[in-house]
Amino acid sequence: MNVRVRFAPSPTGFLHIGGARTALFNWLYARHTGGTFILRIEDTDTARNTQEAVDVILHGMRWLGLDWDEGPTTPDAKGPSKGDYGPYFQSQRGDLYKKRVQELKDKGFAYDHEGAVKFKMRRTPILIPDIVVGDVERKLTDREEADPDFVIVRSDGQPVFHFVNVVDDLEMKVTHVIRGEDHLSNTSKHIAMFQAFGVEPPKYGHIPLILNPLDGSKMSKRDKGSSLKFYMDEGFVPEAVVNYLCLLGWSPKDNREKMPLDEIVKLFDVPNILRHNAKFDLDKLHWLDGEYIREMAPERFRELGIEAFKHAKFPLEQFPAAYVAAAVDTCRGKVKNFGELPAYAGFYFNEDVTIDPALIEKEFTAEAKGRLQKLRDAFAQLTEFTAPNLELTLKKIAGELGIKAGPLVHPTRMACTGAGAGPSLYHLLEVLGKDRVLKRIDRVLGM
RNA sequence: GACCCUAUGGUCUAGCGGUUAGGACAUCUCCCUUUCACGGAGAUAGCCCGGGUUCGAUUCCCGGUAGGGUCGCCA
Repeated sequence: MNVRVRFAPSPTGFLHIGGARTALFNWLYARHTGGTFILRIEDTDTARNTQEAVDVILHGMRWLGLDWDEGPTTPDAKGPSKGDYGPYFQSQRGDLYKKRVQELKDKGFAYDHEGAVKFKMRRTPILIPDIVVGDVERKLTDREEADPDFVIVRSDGQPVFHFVNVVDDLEMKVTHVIRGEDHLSNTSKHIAMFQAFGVEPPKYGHIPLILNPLDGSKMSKRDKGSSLKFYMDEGFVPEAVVNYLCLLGWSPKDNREKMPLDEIVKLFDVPNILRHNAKFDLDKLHWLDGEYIREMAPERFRELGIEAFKHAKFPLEQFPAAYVAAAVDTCRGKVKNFGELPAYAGFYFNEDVTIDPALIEKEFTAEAKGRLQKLRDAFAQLTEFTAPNLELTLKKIAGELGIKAGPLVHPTRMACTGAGAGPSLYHLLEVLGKDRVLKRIDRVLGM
């Protein structure tokens, strides 16, 4: 059987991190089985659906690297798409739904009620053969017991989610529905409708939810990090986010954490998806992100680093390209996340280094200033302002003063960067260049 | 209220009847080092509770408890 799976988000203007993981698991399963991955836009709520909102989804998917075999190619609902089962926007499938509603009515499974159309739901328990959770027997709740039927077409003529979702899965020949566990209870409705249509339902697999780490409830729009945009803006590497998401609810079972996607595609399968919810651990993502950044090709690091500074509104265009590149290069292997970069190395592009007054008191005592003056004069003598020369000079001065390098290194770093930590001092000095370095040292000496 | 899912350190997980309960993140200590980061060595910390089944339960069954989800003319 050729596997056909889909991701069917609603364009609300943001892509939920849990939705991204659902998309990822569907994509993994499609790639693992050599099947087809469909992207379908569930834009039945016309009021809040815009092209921008659709674009957020398409961007997010592309950023994650989740390519779809069928679905829209532009955010325009009436625009082009790929695949033989379109349109892939529900807003364009109205006629189809009308036909299907009529079919249910003809078969006696649907009826008009106060201007709406309701589905005649089975009153007996429904077996959901879930490929992740196992067999689930869903009984009616007390409220459903009172009125088991549910609306499939609103009184304004718009069909509702449960109905269009089923019709589309049916029409698009979806074989496996992998979705969040929040849908498990509703699956009985969907199965009942498939049965009403006289069609075998797809196989369902309900994956655990991603919980917010604070109170352990379902990640909601308000929670920090619930939107994929957060990770895009904060400068996370997409491969790291994808890798982390894979580890939330799935495991290679051999203690590996960081692993290439193609390896995951090979190992991933629905039966070994975990069944319990997981809290999102931003610290671990940070760590993974750092791993990816550290092993990144130098050119890519430079490119993403420059992007991060630009994102933070640093006027990079005012500096020579070679200077910018050299500055970013000194940060390789130092940060776990590109979002940290502007704070970490902003001193390269900020001529007025701000130093905490309390630290000035502490670091720049009269004694320290005397030493720094000596070092400054030695630096001024240098004709080749290079890292090795700078190191040699600093150590020489330290020797003459009868002290270790540390007491000289710290004030120098503080004077030039305003921070107690940062890139390698000697390399950072070389990049800043003699003029800047002397100017910055002079500045604190005059304080 | 009803229905459904779940339960290994703070977090993500390995385990599938007999293990000194393994790994990772985080935390702490030490080493390396121009700072930080990396790397290396170590430490703290876990099988929700109660019954069964069994020679033996973290593992299987039942009950409880706890957490999560669902019962919309939202998706």
